[in-house]
Amino acid sequence: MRKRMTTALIDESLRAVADPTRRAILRLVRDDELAAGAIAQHFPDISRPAVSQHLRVLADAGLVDVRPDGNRRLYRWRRDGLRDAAAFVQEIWSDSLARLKVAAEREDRSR
Amino acid sequence: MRKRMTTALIDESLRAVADPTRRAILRLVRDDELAAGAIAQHFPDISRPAVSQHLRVLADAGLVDVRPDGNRRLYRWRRDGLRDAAAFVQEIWSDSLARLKVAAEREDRSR
DNA sequence: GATCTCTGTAAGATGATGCTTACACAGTCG
DNA sequence: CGACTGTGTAAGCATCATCTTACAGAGATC
Repeated sequence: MRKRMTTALIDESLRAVADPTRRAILRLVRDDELAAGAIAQHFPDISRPAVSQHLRVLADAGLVDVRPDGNRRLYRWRRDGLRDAAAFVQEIWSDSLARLKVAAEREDRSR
Repeated sequence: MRKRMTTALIDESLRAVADPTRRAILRLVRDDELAAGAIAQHFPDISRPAVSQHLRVLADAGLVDVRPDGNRRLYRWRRDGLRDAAAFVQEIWSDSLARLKVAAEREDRSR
């Protein structure tokens, strides 16, 4: 059972994605499962803890999944995370007919 | 001539959209052209200047157009504003084949 | 078990954000 | 012209975001 996404949750995912570093991280873990350290290496300009904090934001927003693996923690993109954000963009961006469709799907999912 | 959207600009539009009040404003001016005051009336919980500031953020991000009309200023949604934000969402969210297509379109537009 | 590796968290500095009230100023109307 | 309307901006304030350095603790390795 999946309720309609609350404003707070869609806020969280949109806010998470509004940061360029976090968008870059999302692209990195889009197809590969990567450890926190491996991700941090892609960002030499910011410290490792900063990246760790970005990862937390992404995880809290439901945009990535985390999996412990021995010493490390592996991150991977979570497909469902962006779904409602994408739905909002479509709701605004699509033409009227498509908007009705999107709205109907949202209703559907909220049942 | 339209160059590829810079990180800063996509940031701006995504940040603008990450606020629930601004998303609500976008929905209001999605189909109707509305004056600032009329928009503010929809938000009794926050002051009129606060709404005015939100409108500025939306306008700066290119998400709405403004048009003076006598005393008032009319706001309307600007279709192009969300396009690159939508492209990002698709780039992440779509499957690999669709992602190639999106990337190709971005390339195309940047010429 | 001692040490090394990988990672998250705490604390704090700094800058951005979102709100409020007070004000300014152009346009409308008597 | 003088008052009223619609709107944006300034100043100030509280909160939040993001970064840093320092630290803690779990797991691997010797």
